[in-house]
Amino acid sequence: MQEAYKAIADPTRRRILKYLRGGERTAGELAEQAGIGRTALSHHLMVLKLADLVRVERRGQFQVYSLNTTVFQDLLTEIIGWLGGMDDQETTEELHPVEDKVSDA
Amino acid sequence: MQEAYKAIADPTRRRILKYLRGGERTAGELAEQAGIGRTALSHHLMVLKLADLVRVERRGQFQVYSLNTTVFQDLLTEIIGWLGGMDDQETTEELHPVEDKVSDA
DNA sequence: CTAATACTTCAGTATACATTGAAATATTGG
DNA sequence: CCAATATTTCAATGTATACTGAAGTATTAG
Repeated sequence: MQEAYKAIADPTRRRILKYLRGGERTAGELAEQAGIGRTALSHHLMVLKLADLVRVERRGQFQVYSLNTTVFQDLLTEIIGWLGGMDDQETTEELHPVEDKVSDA
Repeated sequence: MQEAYKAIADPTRRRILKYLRGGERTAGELAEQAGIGRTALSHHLMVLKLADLVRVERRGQFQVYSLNTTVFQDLLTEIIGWLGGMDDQETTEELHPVEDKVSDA
């Protein structure tokens, strides 16, 4: 998961993911749409690939990229956990170091 | 949102968020639980605060941190968009640059 | 005011990341 | 094999990030 969190932290990579929502894209198309050089794009695609957020398949002389939605679902599950899972935890009522008053000056 | 994405990209900060699920915590408690120095912790808390993922309130000589769940909900909405919103987009059937065959060698 | 505690800011360093041009690799077609 | 196209890898650079110790600020108590 760590790779996925890092991957979506970059705005350029989120833009790439957004384009891939529209269907398969070649590396060249993505570079054009994202407005960055081919070298930089290749780097970003590698990061997304390592995070398993995209799939790649060679088709002739093109590399065709597409979304892999399973990891997105894992991300959702984790973030939902931050929101909802608040009752299986310590749920302190009183702060340990706070005596019980705060001064009234 | 960019700040939030960057904020959750760091494993130490996700650990901090997890501890905050259990309720309010002082900076000192968090440093202890996260196993990092106070200076580093202060930096992480600042990042989380700028991302609006945590709230802070002074209570006596302590700074008391707590989760702010609204931004988590925004994150969820965006990630769900990557998964579900695939039909309001171009949804290419055929790749532009691919002629229509792939060679059969 | 002085001392103690809790935390933050400063200054410096080491590491990670994004981007770029040039060279390398892969595929297609003659 | 050679040229053309598509994409990746290499090498270098600038910037961002994470961490640390020392000094600074805020609050409480005498």
